[in-house]
Amino acid sequence: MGNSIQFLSEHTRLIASDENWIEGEAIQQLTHVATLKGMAQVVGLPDLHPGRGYPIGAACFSNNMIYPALVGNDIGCGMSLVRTDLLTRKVKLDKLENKLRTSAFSDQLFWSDHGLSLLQQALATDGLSTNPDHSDQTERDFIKSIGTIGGGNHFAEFQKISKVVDQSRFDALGLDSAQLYLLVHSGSRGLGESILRQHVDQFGHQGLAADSEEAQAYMRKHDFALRWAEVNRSIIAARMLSALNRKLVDLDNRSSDVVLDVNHNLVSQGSFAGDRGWIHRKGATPADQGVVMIPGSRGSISYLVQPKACEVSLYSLAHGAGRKWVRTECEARLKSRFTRKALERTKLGSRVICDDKALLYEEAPEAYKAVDVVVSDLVEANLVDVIAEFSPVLTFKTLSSKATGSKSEARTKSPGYARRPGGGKCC
DNA sequence: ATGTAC
Repeated sequence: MGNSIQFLSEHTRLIASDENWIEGEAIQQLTHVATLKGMAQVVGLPDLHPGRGYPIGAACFSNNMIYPALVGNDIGCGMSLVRTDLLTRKVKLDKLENKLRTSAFSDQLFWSDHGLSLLQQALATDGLSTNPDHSDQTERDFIKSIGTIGGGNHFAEFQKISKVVDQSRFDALGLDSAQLYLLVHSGSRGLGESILRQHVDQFGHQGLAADSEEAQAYMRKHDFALRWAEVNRSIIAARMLSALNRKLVDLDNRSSDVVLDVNHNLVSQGSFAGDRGWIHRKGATPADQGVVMIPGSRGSISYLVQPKACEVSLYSLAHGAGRKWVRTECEARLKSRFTRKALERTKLGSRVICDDKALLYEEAPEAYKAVDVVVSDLVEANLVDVIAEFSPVLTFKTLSSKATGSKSEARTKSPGYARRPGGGKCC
């Protein structure tokens, strides 16, 4: 066991070395969570930072209570890494940026409709309700936003491989260091928000007995939001690639192109010290679902790691670098140093597409902690092995509404299939 | 992190 595991109490741990600065408010939130009724174990991960009342970068194990507020509004938020058939050495940044600015994220209705059919397939596989007309009103209301990235820390980022650390694992995953990859970070958008709000309106922040009807009703919506978020990331990847005229993501057989797709905001059944219970993860990546990506800010590398499932961390890992500055302070702190144009480039030579000025500042690399410290803390705690490092090429956040076109335009244009070259397997 | 209201 490494020395980056700090015991705050018998039931509360923080996985962070002395080099990793963690905000006091986040620790307070963490220790508060440990006092909730039925809470048995609480772990802060190396990217721990304060959230709205509850910590981000934390995993919490309860024996028989479910706390929707611990999962937060973005149920099913996660990371998906897909391979592309683009060669890194052939990428022309100007051309890549132009293509994405011109044609990414138009045709929303076409793509959300495609997402709906994917969602129905996924639900059928799970044995869940497959007909949206017979499901919850909330679920129907948000179908139209499927395939949208959203705001905050969400992104779709093209990445190149900058270093292979574990060649045999790298090869076993079928990875190719000459190829370009796409990392998608998004969640369940307004759907998850609505599910949490319904719960909070009815029950406040108190938890639900796991065996109650109310908990089961929440879990049904929660599970739906997980599938929705997974499909959302697939559609985001598909439309990014479609904008580049590539037949890349095999949507009907995700396994062939999807290297990983792992949610980090969720509650699921698990066990600790032989007891069954519920692991709540908020900005905490599961360590028992294969390889995962731990991204830094848009100006730093991301780490592909092999988790070592470990009870001391509640089978969980950091989900990223973690914020250093609150959003509201970023523009004031950075505007004298960086113009908007300057923020559209990074030290690693990558581009940023973000037409939202406030968001451009809020997500500046300076606003985030160093991801290498986060990852080295995980390595030191014997929780991961690093497989490879990925470097950003272009980070896509959001286009102005002018660039994406009006709703009527999206309705009349028929995209996708017609525009795609050579048929092929891409949807 | 979100959709909506201002």
